[in-house]
Amino acid sequence: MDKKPSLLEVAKEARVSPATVSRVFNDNPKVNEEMRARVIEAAERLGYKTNIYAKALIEGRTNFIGMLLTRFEIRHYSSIIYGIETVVNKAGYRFFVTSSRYSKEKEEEKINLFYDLNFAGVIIISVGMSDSEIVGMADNNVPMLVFDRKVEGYEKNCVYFDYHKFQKDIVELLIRNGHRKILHITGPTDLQVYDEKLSGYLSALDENGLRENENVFICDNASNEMGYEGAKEKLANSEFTAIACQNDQLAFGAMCAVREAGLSIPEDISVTGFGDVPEAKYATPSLTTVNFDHYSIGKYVGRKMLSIISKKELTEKVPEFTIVERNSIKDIRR
Amino acid sequence: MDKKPSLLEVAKEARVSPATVSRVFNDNPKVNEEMRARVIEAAERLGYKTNIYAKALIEGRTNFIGMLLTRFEIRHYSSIIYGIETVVNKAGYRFFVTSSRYSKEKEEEKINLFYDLNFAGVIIISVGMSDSEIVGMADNNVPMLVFDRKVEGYEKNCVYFDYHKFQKDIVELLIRNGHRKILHITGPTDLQVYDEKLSGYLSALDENGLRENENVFICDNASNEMGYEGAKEKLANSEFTAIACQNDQLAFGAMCAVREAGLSIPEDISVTGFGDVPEAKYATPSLTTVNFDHYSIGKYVGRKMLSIISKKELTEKVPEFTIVERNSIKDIRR
DNA sequence: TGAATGTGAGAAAAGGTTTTCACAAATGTA
DNA sequence: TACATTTGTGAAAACCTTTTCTCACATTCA
Repeated sequence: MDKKPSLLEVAKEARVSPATVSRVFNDNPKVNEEMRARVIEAAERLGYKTNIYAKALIEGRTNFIGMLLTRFEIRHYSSIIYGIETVVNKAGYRFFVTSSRYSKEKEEEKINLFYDLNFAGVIIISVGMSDSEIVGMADNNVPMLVFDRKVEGYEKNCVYFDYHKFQKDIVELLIRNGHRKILHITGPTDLQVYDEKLSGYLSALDENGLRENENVFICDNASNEMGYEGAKEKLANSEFTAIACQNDQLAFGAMCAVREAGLSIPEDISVTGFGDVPEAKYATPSLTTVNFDHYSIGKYVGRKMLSIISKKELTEKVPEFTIVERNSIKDIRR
Repeated sequence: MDKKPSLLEVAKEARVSPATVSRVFNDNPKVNEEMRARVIEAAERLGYKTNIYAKALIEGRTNFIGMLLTRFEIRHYSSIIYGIETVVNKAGYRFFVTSSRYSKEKEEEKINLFYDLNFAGVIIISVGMSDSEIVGMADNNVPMLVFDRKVEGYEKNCVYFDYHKFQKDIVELLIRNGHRKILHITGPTDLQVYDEKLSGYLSALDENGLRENENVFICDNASNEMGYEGAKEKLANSEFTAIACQNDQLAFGAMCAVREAGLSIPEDISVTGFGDVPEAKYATPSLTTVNFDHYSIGKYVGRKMLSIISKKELTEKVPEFTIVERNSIKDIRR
């Protein structure tokens, strides 16, 4: 391929100064119609495209927004990403995604890369760094938004959810259905997300006088496997009529273990999940769980990022969750 | 924050020429130890980091490798991405991911963005562009690798799989288990991936004298929903003892419909999937499906990308799939 | 001793854009 | 007509790095 034409060559072709060409491409109003047309025509003829690096170099900033995930395979991220991308694209930004795979070093490395690249904004999901480390990293030219976590002293730049409330709500739904002995299967509680859900479960017990029935299995990770293992172990060593799982994967694993034990769902054991993955509706029985509209959340995050970049307050609130009642729970009051 | 220090300032601080500083940071051997130490010390003191844009501008290339996906939520992409990233990071490249959401325009737009950014290499998954359009786009300075598709006239830069063979294998497994009437639920057959699997199914029938039993449901998309709809409709209008689905999601949907019809799996109907998503093992019954090692495939794709960039042939073959036999199929010969 | 070779370092150009400043032309005001 | 204002344009500096070209000096070899 031939070398790409530069702005200078376009200027020569159109017999105007480089400054004028630059103005044309930056929608500077101070250039008259005839000139503008001549420049555009010349640029088209040459196949000119502005060199992003030269522009970034001189401007000291870009129109890139970057997002750091933990892992790509986390289902709901994808709709969130789509929501974010939709919003920021409309505002003229380009959107890139990368992942840390839960490594603190990768997190720092990737964020620094975004900084080095003068990104216009960065959205991060961090599980490796402490609150103070995040605040430390944030002290920079690049606006940062922390997703799915409330960072102490950095709340204005965080988008987070009231997991406590929603886990509590769904456990209370079980309680209203007559369940007194409820097993709770939680993800690794050193992560805020899971710890909040656990406290939601405990609040629900407390407020209904069931604290003595507390029964919790803590998993190393929130996977199908661990849900299976947890339920299996608890079935052997304790009694309960319902299992409240902190996500749908755990619930699927648990359901598998319940059946293996010769019990049926929901007749013998009720099960709830959290997240409403697509399979939840098609599981047997279909799973009662907490749904959130990931796409809307994504759009919200996008708007929040833009508001941080433009330093304008965003008054809008985070979208709420809803409980989806399906067939995995049974009312056991007679 | 303060302005970032430039190479020039480091040069001044270390009392050497900018050229020397540049040489130090580019591991040019022609600089003696004493100077090198002085430069490094000065750079550290100032917190210098080389400006990626200035470097990209002058070098006309970058150490970025980009990947274009259709959608992030496609499960197995994530392990593939991880594999690719592992390999290319080790080779000194940075890795970015973006998505097209099946839009042809987005595909072209994103690829062009990678081009504009002088990426060192681009990996694409395309469903929107025709073979010739892909070949057309490829004519450029940026090496391109097409994943999961065989593009006519561009085979050397493609990584693709023999889906025909694997779909055929698993259907033949059903046949060996005595099944004569097998429903095939396929994704949209205008996509190569699904069309190949369909032809695999048909070959299996042909070679076993079962062509007259052909029974195919074509879905608009390969989702849980469509699997459910397809199975439901076919259950009402045709007879079969097994369902071979083109992916696990379709299989889960189909299983749901089978149960709703009052039939059990695998006693009345055997079901197979394709892909082996994590849930496959924990479904009830566990799903017989085709497994591929996504991480290995990712690493292979990474190596392939590097080989294209360095213009060295890669002799290694694509990793193969394996059939995982679980409990969703039954041998119905007596 | 003189030439050839090698080594380390600086000067300066190049890469493509944006932006400030100055200036000229056109328009408006008195 | 003289002056002030507005509008459109170009020249040139700036952004930060890499790389080519020189040059000075030291070493080796005949």
